[in-house]
Amino acid sequence: MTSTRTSERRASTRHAGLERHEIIDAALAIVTAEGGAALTMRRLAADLGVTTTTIYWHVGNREQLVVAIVERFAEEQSAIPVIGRTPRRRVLHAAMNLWRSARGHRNLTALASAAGATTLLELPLEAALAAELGAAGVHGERARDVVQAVLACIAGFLISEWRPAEQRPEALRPSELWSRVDDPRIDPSTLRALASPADHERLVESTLRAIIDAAVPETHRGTP
Amino acid sequence: MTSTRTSERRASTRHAGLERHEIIDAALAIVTAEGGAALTMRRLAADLGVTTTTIYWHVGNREQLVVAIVERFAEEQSAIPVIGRTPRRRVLHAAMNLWRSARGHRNLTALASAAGATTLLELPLEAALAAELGAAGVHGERARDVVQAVLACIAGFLISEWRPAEQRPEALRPSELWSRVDDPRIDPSTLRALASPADHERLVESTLRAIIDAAVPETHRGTP
DNA sequence: GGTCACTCTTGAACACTGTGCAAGAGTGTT
DNA sequence: AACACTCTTGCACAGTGTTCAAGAGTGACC
Repeated sequence: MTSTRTSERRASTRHAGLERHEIIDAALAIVTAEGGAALTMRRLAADLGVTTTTIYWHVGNREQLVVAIVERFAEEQSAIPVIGRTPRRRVLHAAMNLWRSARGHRNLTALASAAGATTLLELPLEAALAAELGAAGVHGERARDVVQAVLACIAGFLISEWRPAEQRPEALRPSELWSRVDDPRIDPSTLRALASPADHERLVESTLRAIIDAAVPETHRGTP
Repeated sequence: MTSTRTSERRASTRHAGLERHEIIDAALAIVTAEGGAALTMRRLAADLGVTTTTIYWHVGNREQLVVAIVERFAEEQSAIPVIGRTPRRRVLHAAMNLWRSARGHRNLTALASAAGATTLLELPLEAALAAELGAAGVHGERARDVVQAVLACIAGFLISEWRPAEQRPEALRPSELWSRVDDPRIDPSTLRALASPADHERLVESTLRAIIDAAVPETHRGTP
């Protein structure tokens, strides 16, 4: 990865050994491969064979760097087709696209979330969801509410995966905590289930479906 | 806040000027007042009139300190009564209790979340939710799924409040981003709505209701 | 060719963060 | 008085983001 920068390229105006987009690319590579915590200014500079000051000159700030990374990634992301026969199913599919995208690029999503840039990252997919909602007859504030509820759910399920139970101290694992609970109000089978992990993939889908079904009217044949 | 520690108290065994619980209390105070980022070892030590090394001797670690804080807070939190006439409503109320609690102590919740200790923080309220689900006839894995879905939703709505749009750079605000979108598939009223903030309180409730209604059977009179 | 202006790069610092180590105070027991 | 044990300290280290004055390198102008 380390390509010690001699005077290879000097482009367009003046002497320019390093260009902004090279920095963004290198940073994006670090994030996707090793997560946002690995993205330090010194590390990034070292990967580019450059001093941190140079990074600052080009990018300004770590926060601005993160935004630039997210922006860059969002640009390159191609649209994901929405499939499904009924409007409801298409809405659900659009929502699941958001989930799959966020989960597929979890490192970047985590970073964007910390920077408050999730909307920037997922705007096209959110727009697709809004569009499907419109096709299903949901508009205005009701559509907005569904979008936000879907986003919240996805975000919530995501962060529950950021620190998987296995790599927490034992005393913090839900399995451990629930196995100690002895509550007469709660059925033993429920306690057992709470102590064991759920099938996330399926759970996300059924949760999103619940949200969507509550807001999107049943398909009635007459709809054009 | 700074009470320079002379040799005031020396309790129980040997000479003990500072006790573990004092540290936890001081740390908890910092977190609730100023957030998890303000909880640095030096700051905490200064508040107690002590060196950081002392903190380490008593607590071991920052991570362990955080866990201790969460544990301490959870112990002191009193049970919240669940009200509602029908089982469904009681389940919803228990879920909303979780939301209100998490939101009420957002700084602590954020810290616990970063440490992967949310379950430790909210276990009693989660148990209450599980109990109400049982009373509504939902047991085992289905109950677990509802609990997890509710938790995910709450977590998601919470993090969307951690960095309110007003204090982000303008280019990241949903209002700004959506106002630039010009998508013919999306109704103008929807676009307008997406650019303006939602009523979170109401949205959380309706989302949780959707999840619960989908999983909890309608109340039928005959239930004992 | 020499000078100027502008763009980019550097090295060295600053103020923070969490953490570890060796040394020492303070107290109870022998 | 001597020892053991608990607690506390000062100092250091490695790492973080960030800034500042200084300097290289290149194009344009005289």
